[in-house]
Amino acid sequence: MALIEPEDFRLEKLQELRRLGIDPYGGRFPDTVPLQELVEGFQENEGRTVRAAGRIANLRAMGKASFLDIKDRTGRIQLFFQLDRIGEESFHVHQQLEPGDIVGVEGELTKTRTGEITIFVVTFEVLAKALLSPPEKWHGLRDQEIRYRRRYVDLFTNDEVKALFLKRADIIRAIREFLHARGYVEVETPMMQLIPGGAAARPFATHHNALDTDLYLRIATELHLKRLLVGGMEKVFEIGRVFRNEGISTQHNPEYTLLELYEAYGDYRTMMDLTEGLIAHLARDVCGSLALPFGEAQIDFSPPWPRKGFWELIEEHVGIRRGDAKAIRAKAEQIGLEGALTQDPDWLALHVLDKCVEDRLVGPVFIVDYPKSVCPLARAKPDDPELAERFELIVAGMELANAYTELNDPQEQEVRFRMQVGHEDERERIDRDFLRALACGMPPAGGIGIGIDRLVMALTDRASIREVILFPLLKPQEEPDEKGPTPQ
RNA sequence: GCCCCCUUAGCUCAGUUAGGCAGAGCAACGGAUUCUUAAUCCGUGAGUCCGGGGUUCGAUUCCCCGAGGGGGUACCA
Repeated sequence: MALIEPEDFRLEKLQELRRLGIDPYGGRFPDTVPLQELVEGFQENEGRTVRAAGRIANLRAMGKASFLDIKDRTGRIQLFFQLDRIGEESFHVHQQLEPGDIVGVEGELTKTRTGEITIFVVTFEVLAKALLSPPEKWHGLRDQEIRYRRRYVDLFTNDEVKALFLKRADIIRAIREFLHARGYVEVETPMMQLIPGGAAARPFATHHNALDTDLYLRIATELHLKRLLVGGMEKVFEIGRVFRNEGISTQHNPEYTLLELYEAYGDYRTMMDLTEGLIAHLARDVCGSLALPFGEAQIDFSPPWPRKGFWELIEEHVGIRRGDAKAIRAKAEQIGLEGALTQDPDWLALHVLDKCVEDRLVGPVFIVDYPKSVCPLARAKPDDPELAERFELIVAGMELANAYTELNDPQEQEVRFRMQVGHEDERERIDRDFLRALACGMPPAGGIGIGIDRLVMALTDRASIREVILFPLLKPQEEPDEKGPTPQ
């Protein structure tokens, strides 16, 4: 049995095309003009013979003539098929076309009586026969599950969805250009690692057969990018996927795109300036305004952004003063934090901030100077050594970025790794080669990680991370077919 | 993990108030129509009412269990 079941009426048209000796899955169709250009450049091209290709979005048959709208990546144009113009045979072929099919046409670019820019088709080819019907033309595809599972349908049906992913691509390209213009070098570091480090998250495990070695998908790029600082690549960045084996929510996808960058001889202030500059540039020049809507709120990305102390915010929102371990424990217990009585108070404070403060902040706001014990990779503040030079950037209640003045003292780093607090399974295994790299001398540096998916959410007013990831992870719905991957 | 909500035709959705032959629009099919554009007009067909079990003379509807999805919560420095 076939894995998909085509619709009968479409199969019949497919068979009719084949009977007529026409391959319903044509090949190369050169010399087409993007549809938007045809429409916008109509003045210069009126009356010319043009070639165009696209998917049939709508079809209005009038008996001996019909109008079809086709869409390509740039726009939409109307086609006019007329019996007298193309002859009976061709007209019969054209009657096998349906919404969803992909056609290439050649004809005269002109206007209809009603003034609509239209290609009066002379010849055409069927480039792909669709065996499944596209969604309904008025409402389109609304069902969120189908939108996520069959993103290809979502994309060709819902123009605003395609526009969003084009904007995501624009944002990422603009990030690269911004960084290249400032002398950063883009690199790629291993996704498969022996020790997943640089963050505290459960990793995905895999196995290399030839080496008979367990490997983990990376949870961050930090430790490798710092090795490159040691190697003399003084301004580096990587935009890549990281993988965290944690829950799924409107703000979490198990694989997500992270920008990490490091700049030698800088610190976390350097990173704040850079972040403000970068994101303000993206808002203004890619998204059109420094003030962007997010749900009911309005986010103003005009720099400079407020910088608020970690303890300052806790005092302001929760009323607990720095160092009041008892009050922190009480609050942690009140909000039901696991380990409220046993965990390190700084670790609890971090979670209290996460629960009680962050989602109230519209931002953008930098939360600065975290307790040192919860930042094992960050350098201590010289004038207040219980705090670390770390900030998080909050926008629309989301953690968008996390940055440090990087710790470059190898002995201190080893101690900090060993003292790391938190749950057992959150603790990093110690990456000895990373310590060895630090021991070779790493320049002082500022570094930052920016969650690209959440950044795109903030810039495009989307409440769910699934809206900005082309293929978000969902539970499998169908049985994998015989040749597909088999679950362990 | 827990809580709430959703699942009816290819698509968008009604509906079964209170259990009694399953509904609309679009799409499809047949017909008319050589300038329409949400084309129009006439006609037709279309369903595992998410799955399984229970109650009942009878369940899409009520009850129980389950699946998928959405939202929330927990977890995720």
